[in-house]
Amino acid sequence: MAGLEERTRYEPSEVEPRITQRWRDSGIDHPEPEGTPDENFSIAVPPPNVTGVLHMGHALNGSIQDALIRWHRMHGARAKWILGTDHAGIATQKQVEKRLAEQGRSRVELGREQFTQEVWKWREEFGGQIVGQFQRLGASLDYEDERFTLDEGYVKAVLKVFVDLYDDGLIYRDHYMVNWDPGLGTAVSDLEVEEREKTDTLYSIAYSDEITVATVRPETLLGDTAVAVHPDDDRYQHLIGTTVTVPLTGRDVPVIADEYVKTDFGTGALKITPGHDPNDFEIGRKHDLGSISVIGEDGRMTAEAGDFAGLTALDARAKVVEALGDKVVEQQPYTHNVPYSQRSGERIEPLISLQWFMRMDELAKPAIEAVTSGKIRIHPPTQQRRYVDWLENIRPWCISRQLWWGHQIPVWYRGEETYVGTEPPTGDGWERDPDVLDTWFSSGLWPFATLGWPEDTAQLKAFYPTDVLSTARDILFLWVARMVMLGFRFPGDIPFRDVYIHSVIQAPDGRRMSKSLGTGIDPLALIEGGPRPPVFTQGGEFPAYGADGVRFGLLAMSSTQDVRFSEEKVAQGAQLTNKLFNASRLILLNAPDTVEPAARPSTVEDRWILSRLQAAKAEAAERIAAFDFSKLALGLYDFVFGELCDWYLELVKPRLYDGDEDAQATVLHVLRETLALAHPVIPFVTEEIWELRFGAGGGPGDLLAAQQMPGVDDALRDPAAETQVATAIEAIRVLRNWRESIDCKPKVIVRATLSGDAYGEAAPLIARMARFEWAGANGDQPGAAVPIPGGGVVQVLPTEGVDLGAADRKRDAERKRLEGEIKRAEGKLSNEKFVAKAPAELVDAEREKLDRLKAELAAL
RNA sequence: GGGCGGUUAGCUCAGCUGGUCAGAGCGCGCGCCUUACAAGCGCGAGGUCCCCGGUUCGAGCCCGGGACCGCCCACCA
Repeated sequence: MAGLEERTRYEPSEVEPRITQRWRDSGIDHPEPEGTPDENFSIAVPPPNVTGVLHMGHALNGSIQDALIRWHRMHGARAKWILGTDHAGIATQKQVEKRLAEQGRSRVELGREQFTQEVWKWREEFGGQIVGQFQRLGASLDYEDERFTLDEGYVKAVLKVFVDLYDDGLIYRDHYMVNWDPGLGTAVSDLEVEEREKTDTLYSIAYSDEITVATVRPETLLGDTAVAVHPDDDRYQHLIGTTVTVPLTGRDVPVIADEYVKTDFGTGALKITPGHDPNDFEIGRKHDLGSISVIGEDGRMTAEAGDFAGLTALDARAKVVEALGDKVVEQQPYTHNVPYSQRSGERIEPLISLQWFMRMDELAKPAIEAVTSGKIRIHPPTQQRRYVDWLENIRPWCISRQLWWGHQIPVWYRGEETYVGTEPPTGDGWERDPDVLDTWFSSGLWPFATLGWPEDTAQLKAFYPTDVLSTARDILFLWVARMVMLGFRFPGDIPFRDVYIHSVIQAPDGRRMSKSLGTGIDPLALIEGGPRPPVFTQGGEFPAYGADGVRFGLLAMSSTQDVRFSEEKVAQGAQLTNKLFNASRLILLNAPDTVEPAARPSTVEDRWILSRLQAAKAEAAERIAAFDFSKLALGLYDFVFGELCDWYLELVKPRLYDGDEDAQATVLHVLRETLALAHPVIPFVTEEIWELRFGAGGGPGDLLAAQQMPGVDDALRDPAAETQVATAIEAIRVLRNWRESIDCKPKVIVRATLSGDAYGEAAPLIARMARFEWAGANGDQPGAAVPIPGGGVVQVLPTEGVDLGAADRKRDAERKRLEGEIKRAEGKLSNEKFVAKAPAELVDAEREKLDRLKAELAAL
């Protein structure tokens, strides 16, 4: 590594791997399971799919959670960020099946046992990649304690939950209408179904002279078991209770009355197919109709479909329409919403199937109460309503999946006997239920199963309930709500206190980031550099922004709603790291090792920066508490750039060079606290700088990550200094502006006198920063007068390089501006209503402003 | 069909309980190699705060209506 003198630029790709190693070696991310959950701090990471790779959502959520973990660790808590991955039943099985297909093999050919072995092998090979990627991001997860939703202990937890809920009557098996995914050959839950708008043909089919029905799925008429009309519909009342013959089948079915039927849609007569339509299923149950399944789980027509057996549903539709001939009295295009599987993209086939279900109403009650009572807080609160609404209308959850990869259901059958238990039954002839549980069933146990539940472990005692659960909106129901329900039911109590719902980051063009659309952006390409994907209008390569830059950028982008990805914010983060590094070089290269960091203010700028530092610390704490990560990051940027570097370091520089120990100690103190403050957001660069000066011993306890976050010291707040320096800064801006306006070269030191009593100690600072020189008038005639904030006036004396003619013109323009403002203020004050009704202090402020403007005008 | 959110500078976004709230970063223009940083520094130009009404002494901010964009929930064949 080059000496600090030579390192004029911060190089994240050189620094970050080195720092990562130090953190790993230190064991700092692995807290001992001691103390109580109240004094400890824990977060269970949303488990990424075991074969997944880090995407933008992980990177954002990782940055958020890591900021929280580091923040609380630096406040003395044992901070545990629970790590693990999800077996992700469908997704993983699909991946492995795809690879097998490429090799010309198939799941069925291998058989269940061998196939699951293949998946485990796949996991060995490609799994856990994402864990390394989290590390690259700087995530301070507990890497020594990694869990997997299919590891031994976890399986125990899952089976126990299943058996207990079965014993309590909440889990049951039933023939019920499910969302069948013909592509994957499994049932999926309601939450895995999405509606897509489609234009189909609406067929009107005459069942008799008097009854014509409308349907987009004529093939299902083969399974009709009734025709329904509205009870009050005059057109059909005489037919209620009679029968009608379903075309092509010769089957007579009853004409029933049900309020569900809309009289104003189509003909007002509805064919009822309980086997293949969720509504019809309900009506069928209500009227005791019985059902006929004409479409099978393979998406083909069953034997019940007679001549049409074996055809796909779509082919059957054409054939049925053809066979109906002139019974099809009308065809028209019809746009409606059709269910599709989110998992496979196939059109969902609603059908009746024997599946395992979980009754949710009883579990939902405490989960609703927890949120409405504020025991669990959802941020932003707008999401609370969604959560409650969903739980209040919750329906049974289909938990069985016809897959091989996952937790196999702990139920065995032998003839008419059923055995349910965490251990296999004894005796011969038992056959285990082949289905596995929905992945979200096991994920629902995440915050406590990862801590060793159902054993009464030290981990559980120390870290459950966890503190924060941070995730995106899309799994609020799928995952968060279920964790709450199961958390109450099993370990008892809430699983986490705060739920933070973060933004979804969209592609720069506003589309969803997705691999298939080609709109995804790889966080690692941003960290380490790499080609810009085509969603960017600008081509070329990303510079290596570094993990800190990416973390900062993502936090700065985040909000309570979805946001577009902004490379500029990441660049801003990288700029901040470079700025902080270089500011540190200035300080460290000029403050000898013998000087101890300490707040030893001896000038107004010292008092000012110390006061501003207290404000920065207080604001950061508020923003962490409010989950306002964008302001946390941007506030840090403003402090480091806008106050520390742009002003304080420039102001203090000469004293630093002169060996002023008070200045050196104070600057070191400010740097040290700034590093700590920034660490949760940009951990690498801060740790690196820390090591250069403050991490003396090099031991684990000497890491910045292990330090105590400095608190706010109210004794160092100094409103007077803040006002004085703020005024000076404004004055400097005005003077610089004035110089520009008269085209005065930067090198020229302008001779002038300064009048006004607001500047005090700051007067020489104004001179230096604005490149002026306060002189006695010595009989010289001032050539220009520049009023400056704070009520003072700068009288410019003849100086070589200062064009006083230009200054005159500038003065005239300024006079005009002031006259305009005075007019406006006078107008406002002559408005009787304003004077009468506006708060007195506002009116006074306006008067003061007017006086000030007049004084400025007079001074010109 | 319900519900929620958005519309502010060329771009991405801040703007708290109505009164310096018209802002930031990037981009753009001009000027500076000022001994921490040229991936830097200084200065500047850019906006009918979506539209129309209303409340108010005063409205990006509140109310009513409208337009456009996005998301969530939902069993009208």
